[in-house]
Amino acid sequence: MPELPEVETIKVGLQSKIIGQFISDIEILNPKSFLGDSSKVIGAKVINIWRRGKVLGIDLIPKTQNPKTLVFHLKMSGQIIYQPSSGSTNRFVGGHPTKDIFKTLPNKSTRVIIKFQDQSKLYFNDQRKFGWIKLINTAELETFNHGLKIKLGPEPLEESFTWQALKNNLQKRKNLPVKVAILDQEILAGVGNIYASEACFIAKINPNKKIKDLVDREYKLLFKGIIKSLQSGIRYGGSSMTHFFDIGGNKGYFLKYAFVFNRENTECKICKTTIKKIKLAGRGTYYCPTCQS
DNA sequence: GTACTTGTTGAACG
DNA sequence: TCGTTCAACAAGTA
Repeated sequence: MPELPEVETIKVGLQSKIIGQFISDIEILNPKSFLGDSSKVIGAKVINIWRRGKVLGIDLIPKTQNPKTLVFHLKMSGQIIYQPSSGSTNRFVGGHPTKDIFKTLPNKSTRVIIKFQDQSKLYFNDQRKFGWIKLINTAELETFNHGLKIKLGPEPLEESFTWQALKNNLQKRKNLPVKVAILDQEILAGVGNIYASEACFIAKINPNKKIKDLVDREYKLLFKGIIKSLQSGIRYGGSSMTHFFDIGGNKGYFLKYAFVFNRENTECKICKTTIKKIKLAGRGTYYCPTCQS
């Protein structure tokens, strides 16, 4: 489930690899995965790569068209693999962890292949076909809310984001449980189901506690919990995506480092209490009944 | 075979 | 209209 830290890692990884490159072809294996006319950016030069929330953008300068941007959303099973030109085996893999990332590409999950003039390729894999790539005019990015229907909230890792800003935005969702509220991309951008549970744990706040019952001390703790969980996600996924896997290419890093996510009926890493799982707004939510009382 | 999982959208409530 | 819940999407796992 690629969230902010995974997309950030992809951004950083791709920056050193494809900026300055020219697109030679785009092969679309699943039409629903690519929205827009890909022929408009054949020959275009990659000039910038950015992230906003869970959205990844690749800015392009085409030969004859206005500046364009490829906007990616990986949803829950999207994966990006950069395959350097022949001779090199150094693959860069980001996003949803699967077992087959070191095998032959394209594979059965490959939806789009972006090819560059130096023969290297960028594979967009997406097991469940929820993700997409949208081609839009760079000038229209803000109007189209980066390809989403809603206007994204603030970036949690930017310096301008403060605990007061978090509090102000959360006040719009007074009756919602904390964990559900921080999942809302209009409140803040980039937190998904994994980091929402983790942030509540680090903040020592029960995920089911209502926003209206929070006091300033808890807003500050929640703020720190969000930042810390996201930063540790970036740290463990940071240098190379191979860190997402064990030797057999199996487990995602979050299973290893998470305090509570997916750890139902196991011991809390802090106090040994059994981790509980509940459902909030239809989503699995994990917490420690002792640490987060 | 059935239930469950994920992020986001849009329908359907009171 | 607003706030909130729920189904839908797809495909794999338990």
